[in-house]
Amino acid sequence: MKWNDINSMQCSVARSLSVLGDRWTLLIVRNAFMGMRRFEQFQSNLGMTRHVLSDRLSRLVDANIFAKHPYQDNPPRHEYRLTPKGKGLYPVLLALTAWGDEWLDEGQGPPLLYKHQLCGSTFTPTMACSCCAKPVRPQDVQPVAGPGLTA
Amino acid sequence: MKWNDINSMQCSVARSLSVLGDRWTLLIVRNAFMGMRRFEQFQSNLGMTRHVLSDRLSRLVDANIFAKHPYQDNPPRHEYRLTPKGKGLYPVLLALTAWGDEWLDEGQGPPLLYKHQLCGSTFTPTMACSCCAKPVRPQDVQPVAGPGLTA
DNA sequence: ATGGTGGGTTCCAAAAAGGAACTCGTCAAT
DNA sequence: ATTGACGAGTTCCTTTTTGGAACCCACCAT
Repeated sequence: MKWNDINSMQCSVARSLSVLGDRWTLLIVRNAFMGMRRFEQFQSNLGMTRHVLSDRLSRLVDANIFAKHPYQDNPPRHEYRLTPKGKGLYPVLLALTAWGDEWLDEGQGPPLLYKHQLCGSTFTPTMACSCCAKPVRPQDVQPVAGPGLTA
Repeated sequence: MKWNDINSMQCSVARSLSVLGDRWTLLIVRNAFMGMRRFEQFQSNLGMTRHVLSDRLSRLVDANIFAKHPYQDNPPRHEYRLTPKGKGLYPVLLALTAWGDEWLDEGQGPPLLYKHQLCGSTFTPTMACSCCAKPVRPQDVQPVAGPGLTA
């Protein structure tokens, strides 16, 4: 199987990874959540080659995760802003952050803490059930066929 | 910057992606959550080359996400099981699933629904604050320096 | 005219992925 | 005794993707 065939799998994880599953894409999105919008900012902060950055940004625009907003006409210049679909990736980044904080801190503790301004405390993001609000554990989840399942 | 330098960044997202951020790794982990344990199962289900699978599995063992459990001595055979660190990736997969279900269903609805056996309803996993249990939105989160920050 | 800025593109070398075949013990069937 | 299958890889070779550096182009300020 080639990578380009992954998005045809009947699995939302596979489909999501067909868009996000390369080395740089989610880092670009993370930087966008931190307020970055322009090519040069991404490039100098991430240190990736201009070549690959250019490719990833156009894929993200094609995927409707970023939208290009012109801010100047001559020469034409624009910035990349997250769309609602892009903003929907926030939980993915929170989950990655929480896992890295817990398992990859090398005994130093997390590099950043996160304060929830609604309640004032530093928090750990937790996956909760949208119905009963309890944390979701693997053993409590039972998959059932959904409307998009054809095979 | 080369990819191998990413894990030295002071950012848990970058560190997590230095382990997980390639095309196949999270798909392998997803299959492990669905009960797969053996080389041939992963290979035939994912259709990836044996070569790359072999490489990814050994990286995942090195990263302590999988552990090898022998199930036979002659010839030596073993299976790959998620460690607690690996099981800690469940929220990441839930977040990717939820995003794919919402944004990549191509009008068909999600391929699978998930039933939470504690409350009996099909649910959407939601990132909640560990303190006040409200959903976490980007605009409510304020990062503050943590113990692992040195620069 | 010189240098800087912003957002790229081009070229080439190095690394990674894809594909198919091959290995190595062991068991089971012919 | 030979053949074939199983399971977990490894080897070899080709194609694709990255990394790195240089170059381009329209404008602006000195």
